[in-house]
Amino acid sequence: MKDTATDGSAADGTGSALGRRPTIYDIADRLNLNPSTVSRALSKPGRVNAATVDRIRAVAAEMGYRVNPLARALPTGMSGTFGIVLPDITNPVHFELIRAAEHVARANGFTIVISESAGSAQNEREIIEKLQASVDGLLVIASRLASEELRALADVKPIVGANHAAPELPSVSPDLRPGLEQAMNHLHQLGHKRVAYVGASSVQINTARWDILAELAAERGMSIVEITAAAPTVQAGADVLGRVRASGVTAVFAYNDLVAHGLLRAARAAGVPVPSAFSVVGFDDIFSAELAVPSLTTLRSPLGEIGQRAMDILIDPDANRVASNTVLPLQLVVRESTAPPPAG
Amino acid sequence: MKDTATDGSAADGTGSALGRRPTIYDIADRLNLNPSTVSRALSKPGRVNAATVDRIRAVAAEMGYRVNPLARALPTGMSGTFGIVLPDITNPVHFELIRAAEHVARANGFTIVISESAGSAQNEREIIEKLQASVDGLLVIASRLASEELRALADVKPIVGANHAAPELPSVSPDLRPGLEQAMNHLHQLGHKRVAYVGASSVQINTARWDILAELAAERGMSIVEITAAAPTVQAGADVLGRVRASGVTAVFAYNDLVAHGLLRAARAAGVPVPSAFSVVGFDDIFSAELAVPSLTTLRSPLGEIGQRAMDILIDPDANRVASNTVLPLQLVVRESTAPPPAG
DNA sequence: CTGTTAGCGCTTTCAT
DNA sequence: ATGAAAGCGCTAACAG
Repeated sequence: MKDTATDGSAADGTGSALGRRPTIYDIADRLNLNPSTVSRALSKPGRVNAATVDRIRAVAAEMGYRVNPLARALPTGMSGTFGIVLPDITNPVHFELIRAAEHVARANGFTIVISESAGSAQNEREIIEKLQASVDGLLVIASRLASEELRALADVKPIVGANHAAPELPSVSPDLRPGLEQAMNHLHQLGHKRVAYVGASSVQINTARWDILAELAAERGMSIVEITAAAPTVQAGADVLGRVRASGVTAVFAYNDLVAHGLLRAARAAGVPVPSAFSVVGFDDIFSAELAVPSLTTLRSPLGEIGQRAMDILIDPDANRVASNTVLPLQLVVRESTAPPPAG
Repeated sequence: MKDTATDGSAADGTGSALGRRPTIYDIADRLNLNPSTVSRALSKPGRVNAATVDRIRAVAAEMGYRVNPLARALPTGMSGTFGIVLPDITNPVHFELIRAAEHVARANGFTIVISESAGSAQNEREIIEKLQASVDGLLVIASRLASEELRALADVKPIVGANHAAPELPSVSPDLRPGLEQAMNHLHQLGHKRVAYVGASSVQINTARWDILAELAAERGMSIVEITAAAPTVQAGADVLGRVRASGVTAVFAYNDLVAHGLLRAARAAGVPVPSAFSVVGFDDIFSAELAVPSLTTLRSPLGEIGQRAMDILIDPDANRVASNTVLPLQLVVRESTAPPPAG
């Protein structure tokens, strides 16, 4: 039972058209080399005769060879893929972040897989566990999981948190306090005394914002109330206008620009003038913030840089070793949605 | 030291805590079974004694076993993953589409990997070729590649086109002509005679729109000119205001809502009133279309349904066999950015 | 520098 | 219904 070749190159000729993706065996056969030589030549040249490498490369190109990442991942345990887990892929807040992360990843030869948790902790857990088998690490955005749980999961494959502080693991997030301080000062200087925070859920990032805002308000002798929107969406923001008006506040911090947009839209529909009736400060500075009327005063978040830095950490094992919690500055962008409180 | 434990019960005993993900071998060992039996029990029960299946399931759960998708993919050639390739992940136009596709995929137990081509045909080609090794099929959105080339690539793994017609392969896209006809009629009825189309590049979808618009205009005795924006972005739309004004048209079709937004913003900045100076019709109805002032009249694209149907085709080999080019209706949403032309 | 030999974790004939 | 053995495509010692 001597049949040369693993499966016999096609018929006669050079064995060009095999009806499947060529493998390193096909290249090896063609050159009368051992597959392992081909493997080395292709992945770590330098450990192979230069001339041989050239011949192998040539044939590989000619046959249209492409390494099978799955097959490579099995023995090495490295897939060349990173996962991004986030609550909602349609939230514009994450676009810049994802794209920046994706860029860095691709520039380093990695692929990105994205999965949406729909904002459920249970989903998030399952996604992470499933993904861990096929990725080299995970970027978790705005996690719903407790920091300790993430840490435990990170024993399997590295995890870095993005856009939310995760004390127990490496993370990159905005520096909340100074940013919120700018915003609070802005409102204070305009003369506001009674403000509201329209939060969006009870996730870590939300309570962190509230805690800081409450402190800052107290320091300035301002009152602050929390009003909870059902979700971090335009609609949920619009739905909460009634409660904002009822509270009698003259300014509101919105959980993010989407919520702020909702508020603006509802106010406009109701004939309530912003900012003369009340001021609105958003969060993130998504692309549509300056499109709104009035355009949105908002805390710009360095989303792109967050994504980039987070991916850097994931890629570089050294940086990764340090459980560093990088924080990046927020910047207050003053536009039209804030003004002095109504005279009354 | 008997702590029941949820995951891999610690301590000694049954040899639970191996320092790695458990494999089917570990389960088999524990039960004195053959790995192949475990494999069958887990993937295709029914071919295994029900009681045995239960025992295996129990132990698997107890050990925290999760199948390794990579290892499974190697012998089967099926990875349980679909790829989505698109020009720009930050373009809101694609959010709904991606999310819907992602939903369908996950509901069927598949994972999605997303890769950005940055709008370059070369990148797109490379990404597709690379991805094909590790996915079961590809969803290509707004491709820059010629339809024939895509067809050739589809020999390796199924490809379906989304949001752009691809005559040579299955695709799901909006039904351009009736949609544009609604929009053109709207403008015609308002009294417009001279319109412009602000296109964004020379991709298939752009020229398709132009061709139809040109026809429709001619049929109605209207004049139409094409003005090309540098990219399908807000900025590029803003940059083109001068040329729109110079052309003397009273209404413009924008390539998409982003471009329309740019036009609106630039007009506002320049003190040119819309819609009294000229009307604007967008395309897609992205979430910010109704946030703008004036809110945008636009052709709503059934993005979610496109994503869903496209993924359905990818998942179902039967539907896939038919090289069906599904088209879905567009819907004109009339808002504030269109009005009768200026009296002059 | 290159060939040999295992083996990654799982599926899949082929036996039994 | 279960076991035995081979193999997916690639890498990784370990020889030579």
